[in-house]
Parts: sequence; C-alpha cells; structure tokens
Amino acid sequence: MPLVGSVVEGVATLALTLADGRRQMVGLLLPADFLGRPGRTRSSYDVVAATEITLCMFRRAEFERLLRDSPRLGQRLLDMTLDELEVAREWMLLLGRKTARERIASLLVIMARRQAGVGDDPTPGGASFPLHITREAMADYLGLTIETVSRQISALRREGQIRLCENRMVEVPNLDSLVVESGGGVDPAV
Amino acid sequence: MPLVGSVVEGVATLALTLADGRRQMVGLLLPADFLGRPGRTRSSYDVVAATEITLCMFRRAEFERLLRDSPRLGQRLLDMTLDELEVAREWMLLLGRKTARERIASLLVIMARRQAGVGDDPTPGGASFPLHITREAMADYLGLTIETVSRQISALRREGQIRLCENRMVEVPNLDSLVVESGGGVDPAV
DNA sequence: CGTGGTATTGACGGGAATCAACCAGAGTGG
DNA sequence: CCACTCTGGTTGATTCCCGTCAATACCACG
Repeated sequence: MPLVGSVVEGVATLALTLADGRRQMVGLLLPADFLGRPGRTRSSYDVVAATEITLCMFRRAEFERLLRDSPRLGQRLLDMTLDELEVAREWMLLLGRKTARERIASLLVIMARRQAGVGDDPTPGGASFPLHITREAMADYLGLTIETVSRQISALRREGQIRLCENRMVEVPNLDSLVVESGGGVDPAV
Repeated sequence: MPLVGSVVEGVATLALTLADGRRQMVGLLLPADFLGRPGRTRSSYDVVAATEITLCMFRRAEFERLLRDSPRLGQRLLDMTLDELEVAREWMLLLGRKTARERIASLLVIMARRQAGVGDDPTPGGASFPLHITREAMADYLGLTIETVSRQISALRREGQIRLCENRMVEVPNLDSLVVESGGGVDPAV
C-alpha cells in the first residue's frame, strides 16, 4: 500500500485473521484516526468500512516529507498512537482474562459511557444508547462466537441489567451494577 | 509518575491486573524500549523487572522539551510505538482466538525466531533456545493458567515437537511443524 | 411467496479452569 | 546432617464455560 491517510467521516474496523478464518478485531477507526503506517510498506490488517466513510489519503513519500517538516504533526501522531496502544492493551486484558459475560458487560459499559459523553442521561445512574453493531461484529471484537454473545445478552436482559427497546436502543437502569458485571477496569491498586 | 525513561539494559514486563487479581501481561520492555508516557501523568501498568535492569530516566518536563527540540527523537519514538502497537494487535489475535496449544506453540516459535536472529541454527529447519521464563510468566503472557501451560508443554514434548534439555534449553527439531501447531500467523490472503 | 441475512435458543461435547496431590531443588537453621 | 519450608513444576480428577451443530424465528426485499 503506497498510501496513508486519515478518516474524515464514518467508521471502519481493523481486524486480523488466521489462515482458517478465525477473526479478531483489533481496532476501530473513527474520524481523525490514522490509517496505514508511515515507515512501512506492508500493513496486513483487514480494513472494513462499517459505515459510509470518507478518507483523506496521501502518497506515502509526500506524507513522510510532511512529517519531517511539521513537528506538530509528528507529536499529534505519536499521541494518537499512544492512545491506541493503551486501548489495545486494555483490550488484551479483556481477551486474555475476562469471561464472556464480563466481556459483554464491558462493551456495553464502554458504549454507554461514550454515549454519555455525547449527551443525554435520562435517569441518574442509568444510561441508554443505540446498538447499531451486529452480533457478529461484537463477537469478532470480544473474541467470542455470535451464539455466546446472544446468550449473554439474553441473560443480562432476563436479569434486568439491561433492556432492549425498539430500533436497537439499549437501556441500562444501573450503570454501576453493569460495571460490577464487567469485572471492573484495571486495578488502580499498586 | 513525574518521570519517563528508557531501558538501557535488562528486561522488564508490563502487565495489567483486574481487581480480583487476574493478570495479563501486555508488553515486554527490552533495551531501548520506552517507559512512561509523554503527555500523560497517570500510567497504570504494573512494571516488573524480569532481570537486573538499568534505566535512563528523565523528568517529564525536561523530556518533553527535548522532544520538541529534536524531531528525530519524536520520529524514532513514533516508530517504536507503532511497532509496539502492531505487536499488541497480533497478541490480541492470539488471546482472542487461539487455543492453549496454539498459544504455547506461538510463544515457542517467537522465542525460537528471536534466538535464530541472535545466531546459532544447529540443524536446518530446527532451532534451540533457552527458556528462562517461569510457567507463571508464560501463563500471564498467554492468558492461561500455569497448569494448562505445563500440560501443553508436556503434550508437545511427548509428541516430539520439542525437547527439554538441561538448564532450560528447548530444542525444536522441526520449526515448520511447530509453526503449523501455532495456528500460523496472520492470514496474508486478502 | 421465497430468499438471504440476522438473531435467538437448545442440545451436546470438549477444552481449559479449578482443586488438589505430589515432586525436586534451594535455602535456612537447629 | 537432617528436618523444615518455600518456590516452581508436573500430573490427576472434576467442573463448567463456551464452542459447535442444529432448528427456528424474524424481517427486509425482490
């Protein structure tokens, strides 16, 4: 790939695949995120658009010149990459150590929090957000099968941890409780 | 942590831990690798020295000034961070999708290849290397328990995929065969 | 109406975690 | 020297979570 670029609008997914087809998502590309590696020619991720997407592409050589000339750009890029590394590592903890239920709860908490940042919090301590993503994408993301994803969501629904409303809205009556189900985040203790 | 720095000599491990003690290694710090985040104050990894280690530390503010002044340093740092991100993502594939046996085989292949870079290849197609690491560290790294690690290594030994010699040397008679056991790497197909 | 994609649910089996016993080597101190 | 402990490793028995296989439902769409 002689091109690099960044996402202007839309969402794409980054995934890795084994020879027999087993698939693991390893990243999300949101607007402003970067695609392709300056300094390497081969980057063997599967990049799949999740929505309509518009990119801003550069020839690699051009971009590298740009990078040399503008140190601000380099710092910004470093910062974004460090963010992605942090996210990837926390995801390693999820993939390596969390149960299926905890993984689902973790994902829901993340999506709820992202939405909370956007705006509406209907009830204090609660949250609600749309779940546009398919079960398959969730499974690829969480290192599970779609059946397990479906079952765990059903279980959380039966237990009242979440409610599934029309057009894919999810309501979380008690976010703290769901955080407990998620196994918590990184241990802040020494 | 008001300090950042880099490893001069020795090896350290980066790990994340859940509140109940479940632990996942998320990175290795080898000589020249970087520690601590420029731009953030909190970094909640457990950093544990795996050997005697010597670091070269800077005050954060000082280092950030250095970073602004020398664009070469920033580029180098970006490059290293992108490498680490790539490693982390391939590890996500292992943690999310590979079986215990495949994880063990993958780790052994990686260590064999690293050693091959260093020097000796006794038999063509084979390899051998020292395994200084404990089962616990392997388990933390691979997202398994020590019992499972031990069992899978025993199984590979029984099947002749590997031989365990004195002072922790591992011999791999047929590296290609072990690669097959590892589930292969990332699928190069589109 | 049929068809394909997405989701749910059940039955079943297997793989890894858990619980537990045991062994080897290295200190440690009487 | 020997008893004791501690750490790291191996192995067995059992449990249970999740993957696999399968059937069914739902919905959009031609």
